Amino acid sequence: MKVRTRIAPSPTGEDLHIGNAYTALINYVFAKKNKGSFIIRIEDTDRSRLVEGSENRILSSLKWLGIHHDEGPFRQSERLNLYKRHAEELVAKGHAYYCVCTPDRLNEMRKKQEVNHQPPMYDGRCRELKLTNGSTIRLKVPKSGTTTFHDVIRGDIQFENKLIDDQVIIKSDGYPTYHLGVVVDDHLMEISHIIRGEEWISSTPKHILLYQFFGWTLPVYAHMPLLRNPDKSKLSKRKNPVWVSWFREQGFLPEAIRNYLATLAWAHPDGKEIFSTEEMIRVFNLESIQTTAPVFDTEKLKWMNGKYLKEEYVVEYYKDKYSKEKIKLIWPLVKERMKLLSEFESLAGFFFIRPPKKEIRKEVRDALGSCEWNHDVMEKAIRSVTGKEAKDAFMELRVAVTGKTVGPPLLESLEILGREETLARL
RNA sequence: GCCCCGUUCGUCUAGCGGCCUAGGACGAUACCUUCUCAAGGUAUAGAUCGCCGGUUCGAAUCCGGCACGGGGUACCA
Repeated sequence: MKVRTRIAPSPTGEDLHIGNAYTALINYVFAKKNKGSFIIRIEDTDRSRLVEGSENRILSSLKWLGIHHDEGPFRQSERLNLYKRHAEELVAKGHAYYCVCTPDRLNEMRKKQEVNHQPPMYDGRCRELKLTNGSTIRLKVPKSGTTTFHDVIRGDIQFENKLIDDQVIIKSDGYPTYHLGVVVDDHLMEISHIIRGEEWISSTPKHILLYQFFGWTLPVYAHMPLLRNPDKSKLSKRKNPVWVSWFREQGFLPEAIRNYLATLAWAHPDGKEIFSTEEMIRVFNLESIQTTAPVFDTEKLKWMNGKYLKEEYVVEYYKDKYSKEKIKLIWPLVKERMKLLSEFESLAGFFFIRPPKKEIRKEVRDALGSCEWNHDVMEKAIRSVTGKEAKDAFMELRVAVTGKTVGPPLLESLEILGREETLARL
């Protein structure tokens, strides 16, 4: 069997959610590991929540992340008649039915159920009516028995049918709901492995039922743990940065993000922390994914990002602001302590901030100008100007020059940039 | 409420019945190095493996119950 995986984002947010990037990575890696294909499908069936430009941003973020698809993007909104036809087939087979209940009636029904402490479920008013038309189509879920499925990373999971609602599968606007959409598309696109977030576990029995009603063979299921906020709730934009574009703007690198994501709920068999996606593909296996939902730790991502920073990235990031030559000169001074691309300027502040005290600068320059450069001379010069011991003098000079308490060492800059260049900057 | 999933240092994790007086990483702290800040090096603190029972000669590892956390319960995905 050919391995085919997919990611199916909804264009209902600003951008690609980091949690989606996470499942995308796993789907991608698993497909590559098995010489299969990774497909992208846009699930744009909720017309009311559609966000303008979202799809494009999701696609470009995925591309930026280096998670490339082999097929797609397919759009569900372009395949409407497919879902309709399949839903009607289900009605004909007696596994689905038309429903004419209005949203108002449904709301009232639920309110009543709540006061009576009953589970909020469709009461089945249209279930046995055998209508030949209606505003929606509902799945006719068996009233007894159980539906079981096997999850590669969690084992067997069982649900009682009587607790599964008669889910709407075609909405009144003619669009399918998620449940019909995924099943029809995953089957037609021959998706072999469905790797998605654990938020879908409880709707999986509905999907299993659908596969059975259609007479299709089941895909393999694997439900990934959800990424969490530090307070352990599901990772959300309210409490954390979640859009991939944010990470990009902050100066995080795609390979660092992929590496970090890889270490969540999965560990390199050799215990490595830093490894490439290519290497991950080599040693990955789905079964070893952890079931516990990890907290997303931006601090650790930052540390990892520092490991991946390279000169050419900085040049590229600041190409509209500073010349390549200038960045190449400064890079050696800041590379050790830099973790994010966006930190470059503040760390190299010495070179970008105009010194506040002109008198001191001039005096130091005069003193320095008369002799050869070296450590001792530097100290002496500073001492002669400030009248302080070397350590304090350096400190003072640094503060005088930069106006702040951070910055690269002055001497280093002299050695690297040379006297003329440094004097020019002073 | 009901259903489902989960529970090893603050965080990410290793661990698949004896090698565990539980290992690594991030973060924290201290010291060394040092021209500042970092980086690097070396240490230190931090987990009675959620709790209670059971199986076993032996349990973080297997089983049951409970507690706690999370997810779901829509004509949202």
